[in-house]
Amino acid sequence: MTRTEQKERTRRTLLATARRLFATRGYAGVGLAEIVGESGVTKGALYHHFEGKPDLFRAVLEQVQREVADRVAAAADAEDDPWAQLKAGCAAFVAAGADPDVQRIMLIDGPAVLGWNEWRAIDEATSVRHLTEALAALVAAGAIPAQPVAPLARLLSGAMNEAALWLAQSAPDELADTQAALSRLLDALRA
Amino acid sequence: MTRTEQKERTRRTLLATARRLFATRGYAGVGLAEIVGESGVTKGALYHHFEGKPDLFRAVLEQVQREVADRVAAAADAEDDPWAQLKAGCAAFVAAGADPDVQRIMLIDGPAVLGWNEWRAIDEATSVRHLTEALAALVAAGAIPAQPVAPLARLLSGAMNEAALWLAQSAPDELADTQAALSRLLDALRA
DNA sequence: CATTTCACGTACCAACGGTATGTGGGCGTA
DNA sequence: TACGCCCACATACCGTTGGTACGTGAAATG
Repeated sequence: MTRTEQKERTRRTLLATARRLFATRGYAGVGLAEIVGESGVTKGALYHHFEGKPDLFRAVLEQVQREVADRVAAAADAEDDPWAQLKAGCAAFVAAGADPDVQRIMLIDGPAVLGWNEWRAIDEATSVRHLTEALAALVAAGAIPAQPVAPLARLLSGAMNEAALWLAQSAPDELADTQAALSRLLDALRA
Repeated sequence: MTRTEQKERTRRTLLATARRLFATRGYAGVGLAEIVGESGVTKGALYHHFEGKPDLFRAVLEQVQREVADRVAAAADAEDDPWAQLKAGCAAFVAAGADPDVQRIMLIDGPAVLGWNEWRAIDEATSVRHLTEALAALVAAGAIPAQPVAPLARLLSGAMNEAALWLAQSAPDELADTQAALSRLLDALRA
């Protein structure tokens, strides 16, 4: 095996192990010893690939964020009507939040570990970006009243983050209620 | 000084010091040594009053939550119309979020340190409770369509949490934009 | 084949949260 | 008021943690 192959393989193993452990027991609940142990390497390898524990978490978070953003974009692209794209994207985001990886890493630990500013920057560069674009398209089409879309996108993002966390630990009927409430909230935006 | 007086005084000092340090540098960024040092006591005192670092944080969080809930309730009680009460309470909540103590302790570190479930339980027992009651009153009065208020309250709570965090680090014109967006969102709920 | 490079292992450290135990002064009791 | 108990702390200590300095051996390079 060539050296670059081995390097990439080690890095992916560390990322996968860290993601699994962070998702199940949280950032503070898992130590580097366990991560490197289950990865079959030592701390020397970890600190060769990442600057430290927060940097490792950042790499994991960016991976999760990209996956969520891809699912949102795919759901939106499957629709033609801008309004249908918005609703499909929002539904896809809330559905993606059902994944425990997303819950713990992206919604719970993310802001606390990296700070809200850095977390928001990553968030806006990935999943929230699609939301902002969808809202801008609706404003341009006159489907919703003219208004700054950035603050509205943040409000809706916050609401959907809460919805995802709420849905993960609630009964199925509450799931339907929450989806209905979100749907009503979006419909209420219409001009 | 009597013994019960001294005990209460020590506890309040620890709470105040921990709150100040947690708010400025975050839960993980401050050690117990610094908390007890600036409080003029030792770790023995801290572990006599609290079960550990998470328990100390929980006491601080509950204090912050009570203060926010009181401000929300006061703002709502100053109005007569149920709809005005909702809007005043929401505005008071977002304004309370401008406090860095609230930001870091209640919105950032709270869910990560105590877990989302426990954080949500405290949240619903204090500030969100008023929101739920206000929404229920509006449904009863027919001001907004009949629907389960619990999920709607969580959605709005999430939106306002994001709004508070967003407002803390944005330009003044964005502040107005965000408040306007929140106001529009609430108005859109009307029947 | 000699040399360099580098991906990673090894050994170690300071700081942290937590615990077991000591102690001194308020406080009830005679 | 003298005794003795109780408890609000202080003291000393421990295991674990994230982080670092340095060693090493195999792949890459000429």
